[in-house]
Amino acid sequence: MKYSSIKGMSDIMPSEISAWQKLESTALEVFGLYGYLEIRTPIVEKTDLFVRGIGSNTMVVEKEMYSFKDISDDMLSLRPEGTASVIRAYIESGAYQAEGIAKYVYIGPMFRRERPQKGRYRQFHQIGVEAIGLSDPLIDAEQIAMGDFFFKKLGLSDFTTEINSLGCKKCRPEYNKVFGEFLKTKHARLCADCQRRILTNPLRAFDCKNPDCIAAIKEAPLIGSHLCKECSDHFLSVQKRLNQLGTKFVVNHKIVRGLDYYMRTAFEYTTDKLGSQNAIAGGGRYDGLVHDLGGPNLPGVGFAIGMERVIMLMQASNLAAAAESDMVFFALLGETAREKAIPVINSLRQDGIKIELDYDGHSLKSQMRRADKMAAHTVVIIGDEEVAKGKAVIRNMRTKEQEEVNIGDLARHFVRIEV
RNA sequence: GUGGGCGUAGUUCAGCGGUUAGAACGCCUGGCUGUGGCCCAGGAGGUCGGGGGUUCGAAUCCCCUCGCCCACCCCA
Repeated sequence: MKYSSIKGMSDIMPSEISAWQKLESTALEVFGLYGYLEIRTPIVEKTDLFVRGIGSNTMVVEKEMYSFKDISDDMLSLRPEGTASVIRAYIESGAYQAEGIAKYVYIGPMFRRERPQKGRYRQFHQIGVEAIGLSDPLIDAEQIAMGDFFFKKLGLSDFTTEINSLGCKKCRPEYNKVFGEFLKTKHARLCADCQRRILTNPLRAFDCKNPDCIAAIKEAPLIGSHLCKECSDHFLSVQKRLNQLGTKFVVNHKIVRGLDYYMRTAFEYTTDKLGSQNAIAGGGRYDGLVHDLGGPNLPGVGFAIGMERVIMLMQASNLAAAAESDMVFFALLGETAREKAIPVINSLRQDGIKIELDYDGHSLKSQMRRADKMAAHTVVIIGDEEVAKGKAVIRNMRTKEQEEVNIGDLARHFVRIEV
């Protein structure tokens, strides 16, 4: 094979496209009910936008971005996530002047140069939402509940909604210090990775699968008991609202975010059905990000859904079935029949009827086989006998009933579908 | 970036030193000269990922290389 797709970037072929379309249309529909409007931003941005937005010492920015120098010497990057672009567009368009509050939903590909594995790809797709301009915990809760509802609306049930508070600029450093001190006392018992994490991202130690580490940090202080008054109140309020909204959730103080802009509320939707990559969506609050990117000091909260992971979960739950075919097949025998049929087919298609036909003069048997394979519900047969009479045979593939009609009357025999 | 597994027909895989490399499914043709699914018969389709080596002989053993997958890391 001379050419193949780039590692970690795969084709989505027609056989699996209906699941994607279902996912996208359900998202736009459900999030639309909550007031989210679709936004489309470029896939490429100035590298600096992501460095500022995501944080210069995050793994994503340090190692995973596809960056290149444009001819004009600008450093550009393929977007590794969607929030920074959306906030940039919000600021650049001046949308905050008109409304202040804005809710956006976006769908599209993201790029991270990681080592691919199940549920993790170099080009992957996210559906994301951002609510900008609201600091009331009600919006956190509403968004978490919306995501939960969205997955249920898709028909999924094998997932858990988990929430946490990461604290703020005031209390998180204090907690990190306490937790860091704790880890140092256990230093000798920790694996090499966790010893490194003490310096880089201590909270990651909670994710470690090493049994010794799990035992060592069993008694570790949790962020929940170290939040400042404001953060604690906010978190409790989020939980109260979630209960009010009837959304089941689990508090998990071990949820960590990989991007620097998150503070206070963090949440994930997780599943145990997808192997190692267990989060199908994740997000949180990012007060301060809009300001950091050059806009007014407005709060925000958002989350992103990993589409490939959701599709896999849909497949595992038998929710990714192909759409029913509403195709009509034209079996044409001989050149005269074809001459006669071409304008008729054209006009029927323009009336909204899906039609496939035989282009290469195969035998009727072979055309019937093809019609069956594409699950045509009706086959229109036009051969020499029919042409001579100006008629066509209409065969119902399910009942096997056939009738003969005038070619000019074909349109009347098909249900009119909206064009 | 680190580790492990695997690359044989369109697909999933068997063969793991010895004649012309197999199966299932899929595809094509015919049985049914103008009627699909089921059945039956036949057919097409493979530089055994690539390169080098060992051997009388390599898909099979060794080395290198490329690719895919899974896990770590990290994350959606």
